[in-house]
Amino acid sequence: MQARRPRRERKPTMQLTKRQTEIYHYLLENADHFDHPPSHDELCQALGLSSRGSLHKHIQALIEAGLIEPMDRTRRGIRLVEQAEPEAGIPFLGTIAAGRPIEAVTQPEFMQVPDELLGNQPCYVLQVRGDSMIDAGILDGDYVVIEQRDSARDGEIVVALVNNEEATLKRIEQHPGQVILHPANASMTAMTYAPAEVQIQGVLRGLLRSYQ
Amino acid sequence: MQARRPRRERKPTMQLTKRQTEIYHYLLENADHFDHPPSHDELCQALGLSSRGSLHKHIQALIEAGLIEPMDRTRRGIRLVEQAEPEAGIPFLGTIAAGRPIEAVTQPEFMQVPDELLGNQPCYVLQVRGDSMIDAGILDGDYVVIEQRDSARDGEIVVALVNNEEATLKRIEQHPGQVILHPANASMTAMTYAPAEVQIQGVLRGLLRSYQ
DNA sequence: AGAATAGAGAACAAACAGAGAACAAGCAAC
DNA sequence: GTTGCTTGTTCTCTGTTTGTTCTCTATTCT
Repeated sequence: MQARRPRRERKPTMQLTKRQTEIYHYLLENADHFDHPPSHDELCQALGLSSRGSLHKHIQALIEAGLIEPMDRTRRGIRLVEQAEPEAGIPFLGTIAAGRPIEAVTQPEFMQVPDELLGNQPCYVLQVRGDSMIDAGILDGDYVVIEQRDSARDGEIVVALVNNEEATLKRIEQHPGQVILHPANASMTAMTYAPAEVQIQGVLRGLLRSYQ
Repeated sequence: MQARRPRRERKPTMQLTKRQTEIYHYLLENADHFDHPPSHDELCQALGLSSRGSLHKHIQALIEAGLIEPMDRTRRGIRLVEQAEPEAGIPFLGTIAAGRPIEAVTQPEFMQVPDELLGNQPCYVLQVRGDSMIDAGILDGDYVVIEQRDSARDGEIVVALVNNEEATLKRIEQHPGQVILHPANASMTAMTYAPAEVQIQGVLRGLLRSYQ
């Protein structure tokens, strides 16, 4: 048995009444206590109601607010289930190409990433465009797992925002008064900047590649 | 060395009813108590049912949900076997180093791998030792996701067992009468074998690297 | 007063759960 | 072989559970 992660509260698309939010919070907090989706009767008992019909109105409101989902359309003994959090994994934010801003995807997707590739800080995924890090084994099309941080140690590979416009993936070397960003490509040269010009957005923690 | 069957669907396509989850949990918890897969009658007795027909419907639902699987083809005294798939992810089997057999870990761990890196066949994970594929961006210490197959197309990177003793990760090129295994390292040379000498154990589908 | 909210309770159809019978195939013993 | 027994499967039938819909009542707020 694996521990479930706590359910996150979602914003309703409509205004909820007091009792509805009460019930919603109850569902959030007790989601783990039900290994099978609770029936209306069970919920009534847990909530101190004696009429399924009363509960049903609230459930219906929560469904319309997009907070819970009824069992699949074929209502075979319909119970209800809270909206499975679509946020399994960490967000895939877009592509990073040397010399251009990060190109964000409109709809952030989520990728399931092994724990071994995650850091302590929040992480996100970018897809690499270009060959600037090819000598470090980072190829065009690879996915990189970035741990969100604003500082790095020398030698780490970072996502750096240069002059607030260019985002690149480079190995960093920091000295008093200057920051050097090293590509890993024999045909490219390192660039030196003033510390104020370079903003670290994250540090490389993992890499994923698909050969499909 | 065999990998578990692929997780065809991450979530059971059908939601289970209350009784079905009850039975499924019973099977999970009492799997050890049956040296032979239990018959329907035995299960009925254990579950307090008096009709095989009733049980059969539940069993069928669990099979369709992919949680258990019936005994193989010839159903002589068909019993059922649970799939033992509480483990998420795919197995990490050991390390592969050019010129040596795969060094298996004693206790196979499981790694959570994004679906994008999985193939249709069962997959497993190996850790790469050595630099033989460094020019293809596969570094020492990387984890490779291997799809279990016994044949490959030219140009694919495969886990090949040579003369039943050496396992290597190489790019394959097949001709009538000879098989060439190409390393991706300028300081190494390709090797040519007779087809009978080379046994393909899987094809590279994904790569994971940790910078921790 | 009127509207919104909250609950109780009755009634209904569909889904669910179980019992039991019947059948075909596998297995064991003779 | 044949005869029993077991086992999985399919079927019908019955009772229960459950989501849904409905009406009616009570409370609160503007």
